[in-house]
Amino acid sequence: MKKREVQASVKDERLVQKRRDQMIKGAVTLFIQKGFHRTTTREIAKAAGFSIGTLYEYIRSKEDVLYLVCDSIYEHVSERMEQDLQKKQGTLESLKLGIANYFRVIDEMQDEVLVMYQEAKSLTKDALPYVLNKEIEMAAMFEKLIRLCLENGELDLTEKQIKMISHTIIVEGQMWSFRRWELQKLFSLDEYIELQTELLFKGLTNKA
Amino acid sequence: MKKREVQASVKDERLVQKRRDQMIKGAVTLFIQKGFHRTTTREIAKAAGFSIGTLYEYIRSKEDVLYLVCDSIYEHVSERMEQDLQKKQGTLESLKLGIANYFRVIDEMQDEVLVMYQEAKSLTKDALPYVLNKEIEMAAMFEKLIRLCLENGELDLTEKQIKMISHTIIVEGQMWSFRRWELQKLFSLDEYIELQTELLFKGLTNKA
Amino acid sequence: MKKREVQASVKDERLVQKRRDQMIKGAVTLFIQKGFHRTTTREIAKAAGFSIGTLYEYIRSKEDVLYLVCDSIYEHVSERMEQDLQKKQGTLESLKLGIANYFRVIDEMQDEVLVMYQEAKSLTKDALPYVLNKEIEMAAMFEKLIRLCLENGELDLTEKQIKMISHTIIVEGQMWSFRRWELQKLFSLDEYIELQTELLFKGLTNKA
Amino acid sequence: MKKREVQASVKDERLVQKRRDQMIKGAVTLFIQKGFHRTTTREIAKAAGFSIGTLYEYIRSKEDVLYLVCDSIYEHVSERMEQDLQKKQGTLESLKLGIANYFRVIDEMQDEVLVMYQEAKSLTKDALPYVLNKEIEMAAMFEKLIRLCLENGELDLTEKQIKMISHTIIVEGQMWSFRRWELQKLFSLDEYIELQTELLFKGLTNKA
DNA sequence: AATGAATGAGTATTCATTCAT
DNA sequence: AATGAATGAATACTCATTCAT
Repeated sequence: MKKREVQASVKDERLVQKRRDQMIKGAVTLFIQKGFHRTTTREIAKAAGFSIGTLYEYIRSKEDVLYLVCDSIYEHVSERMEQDLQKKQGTLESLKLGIANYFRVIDEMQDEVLVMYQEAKSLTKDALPYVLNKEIEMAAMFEKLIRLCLENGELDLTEKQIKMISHTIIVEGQMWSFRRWELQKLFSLDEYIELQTELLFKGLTNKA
Repeated sequence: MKKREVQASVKDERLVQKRRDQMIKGAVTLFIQKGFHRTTTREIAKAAGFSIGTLYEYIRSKEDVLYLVCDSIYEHVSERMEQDLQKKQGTLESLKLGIANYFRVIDEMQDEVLVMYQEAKSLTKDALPYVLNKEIEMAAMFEKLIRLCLENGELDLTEKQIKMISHTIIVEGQMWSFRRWELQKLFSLDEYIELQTELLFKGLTNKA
Repeated sequence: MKKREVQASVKDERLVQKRRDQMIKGAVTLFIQKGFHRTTTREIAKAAGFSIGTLYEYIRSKEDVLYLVCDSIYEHVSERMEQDLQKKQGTLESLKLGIANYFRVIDEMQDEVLVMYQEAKSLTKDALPYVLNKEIEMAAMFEKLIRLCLENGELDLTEKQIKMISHTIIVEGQMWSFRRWELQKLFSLDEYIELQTELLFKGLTNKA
Repeated sequence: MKKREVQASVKDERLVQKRRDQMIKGAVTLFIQKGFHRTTTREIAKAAGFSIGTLYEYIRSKEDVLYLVCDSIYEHVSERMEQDLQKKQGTLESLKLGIANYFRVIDEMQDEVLVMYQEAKSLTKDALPYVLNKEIEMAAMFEKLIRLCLENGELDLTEKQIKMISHTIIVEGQMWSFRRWELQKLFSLDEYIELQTELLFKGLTNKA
């Protein structure tokens, strides 16, 4: 799926990228603090370090900022994940490592993940599919890892089970961010990784 | 934790309850359609069947409506769950049933769950704890079920594992709602229940 | 052609009429001073004697004010004219009187006529036809007077001549307003009426 | 009355003239389409074929563009008229020809005339007199023609009548443009010229 | 002489909330 | 207890103008 283009009045592509990076950085902080709706475009401009007029040289509407923010977060997360998933070996150990790495990425970007999580619904009908697609792509990364284990005979799963598990892993990572108010009181990140991995691999009833 | 009181100008408690029920019913529909921020108080009043002036006889601010809505949704969900959890027997079978029932409740109220999920962050600092507490209470229900199994020797888990699992169950229910755009394309509700339960109980590697 | 409805949020028709009258009165003054585009909605509200919020209870957009103003001006002008044209006798004398009266109405409302003249183009494509139609109706009033003279044998004109003349009379009235910067330096109103009437009836070459 | 100077930063007079011609050409088209207020300086620059920065090298403010446009339109109209009025013979026939020619010029430039008509009021207090003066000059052309007829004894008119008639002729030309929505449905240009000339010369009551 | 990125004052419109009736 | 007219702070977005390159 091709990226959704956000129109800019300024021609210089380099500059557009630079300004948008400033904008995204400022906006994430604000969205974390007060949410998308309660953040004003003037605040975004100020946080980005330029004037309201300049802001609108690089976007068409406030909602574009949200899209840019969401897109950038996925970009970072999946970039980080892809690095880790390079060494695809099709062993259970490497799958566990993939999960642990994903959970650690989420932990590092928990503010950003939370924003995306809570504000994605404010995207226009227009932009939503692009963002949902990113979610699917991320689940697909784990699908790949799991399939490699199948090929190696390390796991035995149906198609549906594969889908189910990869989505579940994705959500178990995200919940570390969106239920942080409780989970991070109960567990350290390492504990959380340990416990979730164990549960996932052995299940409730296979503790022996 | 005691319920947060929402102040009303009107004294007649019966009437207050009646009007608020109308209000909540109208508001949920609107919040589902357009989200909290994009719904106006006028629309809420109209959907509730009375005037904007009357609306403010029963609440202090727009945010009160959101609180009332969230509170009511939790009320319904936990009410429904408690019914099912009456017959606490401490068997694995009854735990599975509890999970299945919880997933079914979520399915029935998926719109409402989604609203709560996406809008809870718009609650004031003031109201948020009451809502988060509800989440904890819900996890606690599963904690209880699990502990009964421990007592009966049907399960062998640490304290941390118990917490972990109950939170995970809660989230796996919610994800049926907030990832519906993909999950409900892939699975029927029964399949989803079946697959999640199997995964939870046996784990990935215990398929024999 | 039915009047174009301007939507109001307020139900009480009496009140709507009253507030709109205030609004129109204030707006005309402002439009005369600075034109439609340079007048702000806040200024209109202030001139009308209420708040910006209240203004928008009675209109949907700034352009509605312009439409209301134009409509009201035509209303007044044609009302005044119709009174005078009641005594249709089909004599040249009564036609002259009709013209004189029309010119006098324009003179009394010259500010308003000027506004309509200069700002009508700012009406939306939506509203324009209603306003142009008013112009046609006004020309039609003179057409009627002229036709009465034909019936009485006081005049002998083709269809096209009738159309031509009635439009010309309308414009000769309006020009008293929109060329006032020169005409009202050169002539008194009475002179203007006298001269235009003479020119119209006798022509250039029939001065004997 | 001396022309109002529009300041340019660029010194080369040739270039100034060239750039302004581009600018005027682009602006007229835009003003016709959307009016002065709804046209942005960026659009004008683009239509002229250069950048917004360059635009401001040749004018001081947006309103300068309007002045330049109005000035240029008058320039063209009066240039065209003067050509025709060279052969001043002081006969009724030549007066009729002058009128016909004027009407034809208006017809050819009806878009431009309309713009001037509707937007002149947006000129600053500063520029308005220069434009109104142009109107007076144009009336003066007909005054001259009429006076020649007086001198030849072809007409017998008072000073006031002369003024009156020349203004009326000017307006009757303009109305072909600003009432085109109705007049050009009713008449061809030739018919319009024929009918207006006849009316002007013979009057209503001298049809025999 | 030409460019176009940056600026920020300005503006239409919305909407939560109040309060007189 | 109910109404709905009135309020005005708040806000997204525009656009004429400037100025460094």
